[in-house]
Amino acid sequence: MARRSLKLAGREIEEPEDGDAAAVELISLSDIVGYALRRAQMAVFEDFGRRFAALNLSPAQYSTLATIGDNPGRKQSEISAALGIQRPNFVVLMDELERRGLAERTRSGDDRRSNALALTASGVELLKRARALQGEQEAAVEAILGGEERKTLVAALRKLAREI
Amino acid sequence: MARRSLKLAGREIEEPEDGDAAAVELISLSDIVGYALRRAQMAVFEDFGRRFAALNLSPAQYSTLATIGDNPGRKQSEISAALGIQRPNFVVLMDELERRGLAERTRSGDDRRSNALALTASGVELLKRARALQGEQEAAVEAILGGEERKTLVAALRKLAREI
DNA sequence: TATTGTTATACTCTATAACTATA
DNA sequence: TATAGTTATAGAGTATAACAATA
Repeated sequence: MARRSLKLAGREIEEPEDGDAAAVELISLSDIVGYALRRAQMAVFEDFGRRFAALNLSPAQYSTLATIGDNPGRKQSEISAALGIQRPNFVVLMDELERRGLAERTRSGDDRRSNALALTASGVELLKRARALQGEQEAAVEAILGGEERKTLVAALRKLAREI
Repeated sequence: MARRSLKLAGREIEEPEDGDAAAVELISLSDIVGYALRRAQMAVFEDFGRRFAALNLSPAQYSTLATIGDNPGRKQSEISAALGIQRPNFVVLMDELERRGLAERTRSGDDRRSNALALTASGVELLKRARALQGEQEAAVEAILGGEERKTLVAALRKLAREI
């Protein structure tokens, strides 16, 4: 089939042939860090969702459990700030972790405005299983990129987040 | 000030000292690709928002204009699929670009179910300015990472998005 | 006055079901 | 019967203002 001329928005262009359906070119976007970041993050988070479906943990919930585990007794506002989560949003996140018996808030004796956070025994146990799943994802990434480039990637991403 | 012991969730832990506020450790997350991706994407998109505030373009709007510009006359569903945007969401995105006179939908003569997309003259002009701004962001990234590592980063991200 | 946690709310992104017109 | 575009809607994720308790 011959290409047909088509007038769009006042300019003549070539109408793509039938069967070109899969060939839309992202040439302007293919070398842009921001766009590559978005697509990679979508893909990795979808993979995370599949792996963590059985534990019913979102990325935000997992990173919260892990950070409380690493820093027990810290104030709620310190944990949320370290994770870059707004305080009001972190409240509902903690509500859910507490409702599920994975983490606890304790009114601090030091400063009775603040909550000290900690994992419950059940939270510690779930976190252990979650870390194993996370390790599997990291291994999958390493199988794709290789160990050296995985390290380089993480370092570049951290530097970018810090300095841009 | 001496550390005080504190009982949380049934376990004795050391209460962090005053002044440790900035020292919450993300040790469990610091080597995880998914977490590094999220933080980097947030930072890069915030930077994008500042740079593109004057043009009033979101990342999705910019990538749509650029892709239509690269592939004029393509079907709406082909463009949305290439960008990984759901068709229903792409409809409202196009509604807005059309309302602002940047892009146009034309009922295809070939298959009257489909819309052929194209930029307007105004859209071409805005895209040119947007590409310049995008180039500035890419230069900023390159200033942080270096040209070689920027290339490596994009390649790794694309490979990850494709293969995970 | 300032800070911690909270509530309420809104706005953006993303996802799904169902309709219409065309094929 | 299937596809392209559309509508409506629901669910995350994220952001801001304002309040109560405490410092």
